[in-house]
Amino acid sequence: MTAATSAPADPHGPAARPRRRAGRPAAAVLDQNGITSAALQLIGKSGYDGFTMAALARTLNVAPSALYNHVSSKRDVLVLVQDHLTSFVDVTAFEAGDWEQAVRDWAWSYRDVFSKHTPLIPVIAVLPVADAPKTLAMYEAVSAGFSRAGFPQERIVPAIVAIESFIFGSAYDVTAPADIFDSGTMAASTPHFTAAVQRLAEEGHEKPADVAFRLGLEALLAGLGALRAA
Amino acid sequence: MTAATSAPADPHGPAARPRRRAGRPAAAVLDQNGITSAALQLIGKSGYDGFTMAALARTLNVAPSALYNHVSSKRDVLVLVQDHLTSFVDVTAFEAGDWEQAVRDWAWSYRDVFSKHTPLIPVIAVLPVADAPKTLAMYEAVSAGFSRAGFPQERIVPAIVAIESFIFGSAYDVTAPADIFDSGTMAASTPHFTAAVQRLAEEGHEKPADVAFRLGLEALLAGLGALRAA
DNA sequence: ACCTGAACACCGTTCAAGT
DNA sequence: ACCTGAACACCGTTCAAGT
Repeated sequence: MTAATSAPADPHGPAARPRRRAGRPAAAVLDQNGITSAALQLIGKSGYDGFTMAALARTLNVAPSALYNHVSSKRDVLVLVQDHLTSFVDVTAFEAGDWEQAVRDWAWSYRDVFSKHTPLIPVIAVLPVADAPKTLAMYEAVSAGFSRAGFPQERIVPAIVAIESFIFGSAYDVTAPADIFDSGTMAASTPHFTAAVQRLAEEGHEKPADVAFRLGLEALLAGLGALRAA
Repeated sequence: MTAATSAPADPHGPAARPRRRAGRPAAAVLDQNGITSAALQLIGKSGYDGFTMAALARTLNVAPSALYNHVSSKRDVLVLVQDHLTSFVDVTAFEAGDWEQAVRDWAWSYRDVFSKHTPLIPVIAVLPVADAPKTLAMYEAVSAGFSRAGFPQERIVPAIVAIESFIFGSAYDVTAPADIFDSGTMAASTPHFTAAVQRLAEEGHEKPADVAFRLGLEALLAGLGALRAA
């Protein structure tokens, strides 16, 4: 410590804007849209570790407790973020007609969006669609595409769920470290696995997560495509 | 408050065994195996919400800080639990010969084990195999089965990763609430999706998560099986 | 080396008080 | 209705002191 002034140090620059005084402001300063975009921005800058209710409040220049007038919990904020991100998933190709290519476009973009947001996956995976309007809109577009492609009605939801499950798991795989399959000192006792890892590494142009995703997705397309009547 | 004694109330019964006094005990009271099985038991009783380092220490009758002589973090405990659980995944059928049936047995048991432990999925999905010996042993058994079934070496790891990604996503799906696909007030604006959900519900014998898992797994088996040379 | 006990630096959330 | 500020009931983790 050298030459500290008597004023407490402000780690966020020369002067955080002074907060308003207590009491209801003339116009509300917060709403769900503002909270959602501030959350998305904060997550982008600080990651999910840095995403706390206190940090979110700071970027919005309010007290943490003010957030609870607009959301009921931190999980609620994550739901808003999740639904917003879903609008970036590409479902446009389902209108065009080629079912296989539509699923490809959808699945790759879906994985790419959420591979940067894996902490949301436990939230999405069990969230009632009624709580996420944009997510519901995505399902409508995808279901319509499956229906037009000739899928029997009772197989449409299971097929979508199956592909989605594959996408969620694959989104985690994107974030795996490069050495995830390094057997280390155990290599000698795992000859088949070690050999397979070795042979994959020798190919080694594309990212392993992309190779696995393409392989699984094309297998699902082939297997599920057989269900179509059209 | 009625008739409180001067002694502080003990919420855990008449008398928690008195702790030992400070200083190194004659024999160590903790080890990784004991921590792992206590953790598994605690998770079974209190769920992952109730699984805290303090609660874990209490079941082991030690101070929370004592745990850090044997593990470096809470995540470390989760890794130990994850690896232990993996030994309950059934890989025995890979020795028998029928590749399709072996993958079925493996995948269903893998999903069933971790559907009760979804908070471990973010841990498993990115954990280097070198840090989890039982998990590595599972990969060895599975790789050997794929190899014997005639898979080209460089496709074995991607195929396993793809199936595993599907399993992880499907494990979450098992925990989804029954009303997850209820469109609520939006039903009118999502006709294709709502109709598909309706038709699935009319079938309605098997659990939706099981229907989706079977459909996806069989599609993967069909699609991936085509890669075999044998 | 391996315990205890106290302390640290956080969390998310609640709630009275203010306008 | 919608803010502030203080408080609550926790967290995981560190570390000096003890044997």
